[in-house]
Amino acid sequence: MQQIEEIITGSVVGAMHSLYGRTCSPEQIQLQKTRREFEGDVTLVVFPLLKISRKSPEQTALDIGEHLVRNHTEIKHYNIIKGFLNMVIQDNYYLNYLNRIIPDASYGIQAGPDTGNLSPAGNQQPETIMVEYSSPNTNKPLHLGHIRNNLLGYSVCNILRATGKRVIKTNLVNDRGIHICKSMLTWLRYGKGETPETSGKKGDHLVGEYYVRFEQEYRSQVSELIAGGYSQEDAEKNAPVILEAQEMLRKWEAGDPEILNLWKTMNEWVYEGFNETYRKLGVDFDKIYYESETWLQGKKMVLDGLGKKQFFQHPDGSVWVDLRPEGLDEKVLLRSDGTSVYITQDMGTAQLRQEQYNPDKMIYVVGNEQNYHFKVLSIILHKLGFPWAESLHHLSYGMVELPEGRMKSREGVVVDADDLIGEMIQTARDMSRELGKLDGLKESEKENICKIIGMGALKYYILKVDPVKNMTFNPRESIDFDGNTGSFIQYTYTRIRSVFRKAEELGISKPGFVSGQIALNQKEKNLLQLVHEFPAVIADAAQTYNPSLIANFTYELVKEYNQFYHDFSILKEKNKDKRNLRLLLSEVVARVIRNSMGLLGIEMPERM
RNA sequence: GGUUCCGUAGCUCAGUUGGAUAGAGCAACAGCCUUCUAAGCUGUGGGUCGCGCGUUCGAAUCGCGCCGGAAUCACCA
Repeated sequence: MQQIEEIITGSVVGAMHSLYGRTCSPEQIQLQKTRREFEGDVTLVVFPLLKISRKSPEQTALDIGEHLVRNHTEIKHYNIIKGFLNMVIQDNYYLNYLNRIIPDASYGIQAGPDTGNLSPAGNQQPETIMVEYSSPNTNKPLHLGHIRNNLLGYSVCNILRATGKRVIKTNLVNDRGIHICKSMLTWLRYGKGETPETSGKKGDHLVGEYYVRFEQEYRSQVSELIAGGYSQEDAEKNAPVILEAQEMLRKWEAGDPEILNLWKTMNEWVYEGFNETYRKLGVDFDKIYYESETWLQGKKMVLDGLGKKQFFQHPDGSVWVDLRPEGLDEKVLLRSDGTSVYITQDMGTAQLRQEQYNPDKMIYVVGNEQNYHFKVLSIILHKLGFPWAESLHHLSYGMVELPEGRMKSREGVVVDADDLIGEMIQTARDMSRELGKLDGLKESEKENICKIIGMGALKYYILKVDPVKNMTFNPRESIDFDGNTGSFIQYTYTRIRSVFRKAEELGISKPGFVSGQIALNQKEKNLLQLVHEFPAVIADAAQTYNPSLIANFTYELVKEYNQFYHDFSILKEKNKDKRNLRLLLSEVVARVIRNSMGLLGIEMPERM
């Protein structure tokens, strides 16, 4: 079924031909929502068509308006203001639309194929998209920046699947490298055998403490060396602890059993901690890659490339790629001691994924600080001649900053993910107690609702912002529960649910359809138009990988609904057709709220 | 210094395939609960859309040049 905008677009193309004998493409037809201050629902901007009509804006609009009204009963009438043709759509069109979507509980959401089925993509539809997100290092706990990453990644996956794509959610755990060795080193030196069990600390936090401790010690050694006459650079290269960490990495890569054992143990602690945080955030993955399992593949690719003279070697043995022809610099791929760097394993992981799943697109949800890295990765894979190098897309998002500037995990200046989640839920509890609306519910129910509200506020706060933009988070000002917030949206939903509970008490049953002969008031019409727009919003969000479009659309919808709710009674409406309309309209609005927020990973409580 | 991204109300953000008089929320102030949940609704004040030039019938939106901020250009990840 075509939506009215598509019908009008097609018809205007036809009109241009029959009126002026010239063809034009659908792309030249500019339709927009009529601004609130003018009468109408859909507006055609005629200026771009003047070249074809060779008439005045008013005359062109008149010609087209007449043509449209003659050919489409959906268009009631029109008016012309300057070069704008404002069309009023029949209420009947929206009522029919409402009747059509009532049976569709998952309105707007297409059922994408099961992601659990991890077979390689075949040649037939649907398109398979692999999305990497989260990608933590195992040397420290997750912070607010990771929260943004996880929420974005998870939401983008939902949105893509809602447009019928086959989506594979993947995580690349950075479980190896010099940073892990840093934590291991300090734990060996100062840990006295401390474990999550003996200390009562969450595993990722425990390991993180030793990482911070390493950095402290490293900095103090660097300062000492500088005081002893070293240059900054030499001091940083020669501080004893960093040399030890490097030695440990060499042992790790050589397969030293003692080092490997410690490494496994400490990583396990971290994974348990991460899994708890993931569970609280409500995110999950279909396939987890570990760098420790992909780096050798990457190393092999580098050596192959070296053999084929795509890369070259310095006298000290390090391997490089020359990206000067691409306007970049030379880039190291293997260190002089033979150990691999960050990009090495990303090459290996990319190839493994192609072999295993053959996705049509590979999306990396990674912060904008790595823009250069992904540019380099694409070019290298290109140089190596992989046709799928084209399918890589870096979904780059902005940093979360504190009022003082960016977070520094090396110095422990971070907003910890677990802490923040805990605070959000606590604030929800405080507020609920204050408002007293949950009195009479069981403790477990109250707790569940507060979790939904606290997490909803956090998720909405993060996801409503355009991903490309940096955002500031002020820990001293708690995240709002009023205004443009997740709570406002949840609140609107619970109001609707409450109406239906009340309806049941009053013995008012939910109708299956609405009469097509009702005159809509302005609020009802606005709401139906927004509901009508929902599928297009999802398509847009999927195309641009942008969950904030969903968030902002839903805000607009609930704002409109609250005005409607305030201005009109639903259950006390005497006219039965009108009452039915309002009931069904409310039902569909609740559904859109639930489905759209579901795309953001935000749950809806039944009451709050 | 090179490259990339960002700059809209006091604050946080919408609006950008070029369209009509640039919108919300927070904060401030003034109203609305014997009514389907006031986590709501209504109103008031608040703007050289960083600056300049250009393209255009029309620019917050496109181009160029500045200014301000961020990221990156590591044998870190």
